[in-house]
Amino acid sequence: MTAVPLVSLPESSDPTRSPRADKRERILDAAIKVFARHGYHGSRISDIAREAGIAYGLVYHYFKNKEEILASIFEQRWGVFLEALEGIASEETPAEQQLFSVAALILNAYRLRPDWVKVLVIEIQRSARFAEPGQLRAFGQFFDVVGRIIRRGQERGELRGDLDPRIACTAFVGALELSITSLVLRLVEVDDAGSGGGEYYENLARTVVDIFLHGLAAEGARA
Amino acid sequence: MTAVPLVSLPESSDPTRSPRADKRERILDAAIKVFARHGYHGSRISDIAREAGIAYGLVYHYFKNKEEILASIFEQRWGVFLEALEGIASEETPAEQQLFSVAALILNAYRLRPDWVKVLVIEIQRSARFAEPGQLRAFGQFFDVVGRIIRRGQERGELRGDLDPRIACTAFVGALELSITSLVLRLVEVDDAGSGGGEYYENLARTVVDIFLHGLAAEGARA
Amino acid sequence: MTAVPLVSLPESSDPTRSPRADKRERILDAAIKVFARHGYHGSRISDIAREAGIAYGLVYHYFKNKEEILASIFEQRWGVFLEALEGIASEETPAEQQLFSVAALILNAYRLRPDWVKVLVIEIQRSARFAEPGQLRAFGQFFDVVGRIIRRGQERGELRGDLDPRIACTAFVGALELSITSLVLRLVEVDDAGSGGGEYYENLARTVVDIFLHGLAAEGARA
Amino acid sequence: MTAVPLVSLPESSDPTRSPRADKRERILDAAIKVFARHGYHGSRISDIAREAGIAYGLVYHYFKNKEEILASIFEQRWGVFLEALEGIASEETPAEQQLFSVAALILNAYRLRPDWVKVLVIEIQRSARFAEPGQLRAFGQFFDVVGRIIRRGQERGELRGDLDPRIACTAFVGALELSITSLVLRLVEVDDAGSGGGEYYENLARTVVDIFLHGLAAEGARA
DNA sequence: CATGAATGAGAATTCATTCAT
DNA sequence: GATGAATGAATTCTCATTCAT
Repeated sequence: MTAVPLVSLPESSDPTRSPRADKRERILDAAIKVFARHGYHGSRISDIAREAGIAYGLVYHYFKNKEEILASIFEQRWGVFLEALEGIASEETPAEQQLFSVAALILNAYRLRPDWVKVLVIEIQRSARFAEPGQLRAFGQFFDVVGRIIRRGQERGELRGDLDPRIACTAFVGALELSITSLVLRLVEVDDAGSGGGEYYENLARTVVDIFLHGLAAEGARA
Repeated sequence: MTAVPLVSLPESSDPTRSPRADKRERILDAAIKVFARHGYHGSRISDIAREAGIAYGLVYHYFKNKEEILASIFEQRWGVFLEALEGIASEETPAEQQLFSVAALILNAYRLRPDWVKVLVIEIQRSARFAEPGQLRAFGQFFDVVGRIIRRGQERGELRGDLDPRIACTAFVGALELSITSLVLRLVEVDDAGSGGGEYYENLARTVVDIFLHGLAAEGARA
Repeated sequence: MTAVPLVSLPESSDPTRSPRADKRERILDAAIKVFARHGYHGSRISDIAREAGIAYGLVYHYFKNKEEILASIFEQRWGVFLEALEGIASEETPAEQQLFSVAALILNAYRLRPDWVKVLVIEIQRSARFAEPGQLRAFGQFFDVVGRIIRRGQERGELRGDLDPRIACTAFVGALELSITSLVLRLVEVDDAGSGGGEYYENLARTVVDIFLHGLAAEGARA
Repeated sequence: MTAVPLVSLPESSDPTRSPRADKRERILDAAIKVFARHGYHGSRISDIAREAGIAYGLVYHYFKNKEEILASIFEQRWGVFLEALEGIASEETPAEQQLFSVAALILNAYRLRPDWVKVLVIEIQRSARFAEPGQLRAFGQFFDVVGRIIRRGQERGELRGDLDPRIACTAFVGALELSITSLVLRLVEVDDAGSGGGEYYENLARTVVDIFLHGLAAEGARA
């Protein structure tokens, strides 16, 4: 199996950026951490500032208010993620390979930046701004891309054509999503913590894709 | 296929209960609605009271404080759900049938009481009390039960034995979960809105179980 | 000269009012005092609350925010004042008598409730709401009424017809206004403080009306 | 009638001044504008800086703090005004002529620099420093000078001696003051806006002095 | 001189919780 | 029980002032 395409997920500031953009970024990084821990409403600006190592008043030099911080997180992080996803979808590889890449992308994003994913998934959908069409459409794009992969696989005869691709899409993403959530929430024990979780995630991606493609039923059980 | 075991999900108050228990229940119902909409931290006691149609001071006759409301929600609603789940697991039916029952249980719970599920899944894990072992164990119980169904299926040779049952379990539940979330968030268009969504949910459950058991890959594609 | 019509200027709460209205009134009374002393922007909600003898949080039970307090002051106090003014204008007495009544009304209002006048005149015109047509119109009404008195006097031949009634109106009111301001600011010494200032104000009203009607020029000096 | 002595009211910087004094002046000009619009407390240093077209940090090179800006405004602007007033009072012309000159001075000051007058009259009296004897005395000087003109006119027999000169003084100034305020607030319609308001102000000064000296009462109406 | 990032005291506002009625 | 007035701690947000560049 080919190398898994990884998203580049910069956290520390890029030295080529302007100092202003850099500080903005530091605040966003801090905000993501704090929001992931306590939720948007449960987080105080002062928590974010402390996490970023700055005075809280400074936050207001860079962001109009708390809500704008959340919106900025969404715009920046989601874009990074969606771009990587589009890259996978545009490859000319079999559906199975593409789905594995998507799984790896999602799992790696969650493994490397669990806070990003938590905030993107949980907080944003509850914010007032999320009601705006722009944001919802952004989420929809995600399903569009995965749905496109599945539909193309159906057209090529690689995937069963008798199943609704939209359901297949959400089932696939949901399987990945909860797999990682349960890891994050420690509902499942991971043994190889020493390896940074990498092996477990590798196995997880393979297993989920395997189940998703070939089913959990024993050989010859297909109805 | 046998009848789907449904959880009884009472919302309006049971007339056999004491007036006190009745009022308590009304507050919990209201709190679930409000928490689901704005999150725990984003909800005010006065919002809950207004939703329940009572004065906000009265809330404190029935609950010590805001946090206790959340804890009560968890205890009551989760218990109802887990009990139904145990019922399914203890049946002596094939794994496929059991998994379909679980899917129907979860989907129906989400369909009929989406607020319950949102609060149980999103809010509780973030509350302070959730850190307490009791609550975490409760969530774990859920995975335990589904895991047990899968393991038993593997032992009986109905399900593939080469896959980690814990991963299979979370993948299965996650597939169901996001399928409904995307419905709730309107990320997916449902055509038969006229039927109250019942048909779509029926099909959804069947499709998810189908994919989960037999895979999305086209016939003969199993590696 | 007939008795001077006085405005009834209740400050202490009317016992026939509801307790709620009563408390609201107490807050408005306190706010007027504080605004008059430090200006709207220079006043803190906590100052108002302390002056009213309540916790500052309670202010927000009765008013949405600070600005609404100012608006309420305007609506209530200005109405009281304008009503008294209309009463004078509708009398069938000579212009001289009416103008004296107006002078007495304004001076008494200022003498008895200097804070009302300061806030109505100085703060309101600077508030954002004042830009709204409604408020400006309210101020305009005041000039309308006094202007009407003067015009009627001109028509009856009691007052000179060769002078712009609008200018006469503002000159008259301005004369009264600064007379009292200088008192309030202690730019002028008042001797009979013992009498509560009543005599001085009586003389002031008479003198201003005298100058305004008959001029300061010595006998026979009219050009 | 002789020429009206006008105050020279420089706004743009005097090129003979040092660059430092020039920048200081620009800040003061900006501050006056902003204070007149929103009041001292309602104005931010950054508003002043933006109005002056400089960085807000620079304000602190020229002024110790916000309050010193207000004090500087008072010292400079008030001195200019008082000097012109003294010039009028020291002339050996009839009281009527002097009063007309004073009216013209005040009206022109208001017409040309309404912001100056607003700030001098409204803000300064409320500032902490105003409580200091120096500032209060400064205001008193104004009344002293006008009072001196009136008293001299009384002594010469040009003005009635039976009226309190202090009251006459404040009434006169107040008449002028409100006449212009009502213009500024657009409470009165001015027709000749095309002429820059000059004609209206000319007429206004004449009318106010006329009323003030000869009264509004119709011929022969003096009691 | 000039700039604007950085700081943090201070004020407005919110809302959980208490309590008199 | 029921109500909503009252309290004040906690939080968001503002802005005067300082200071590194």
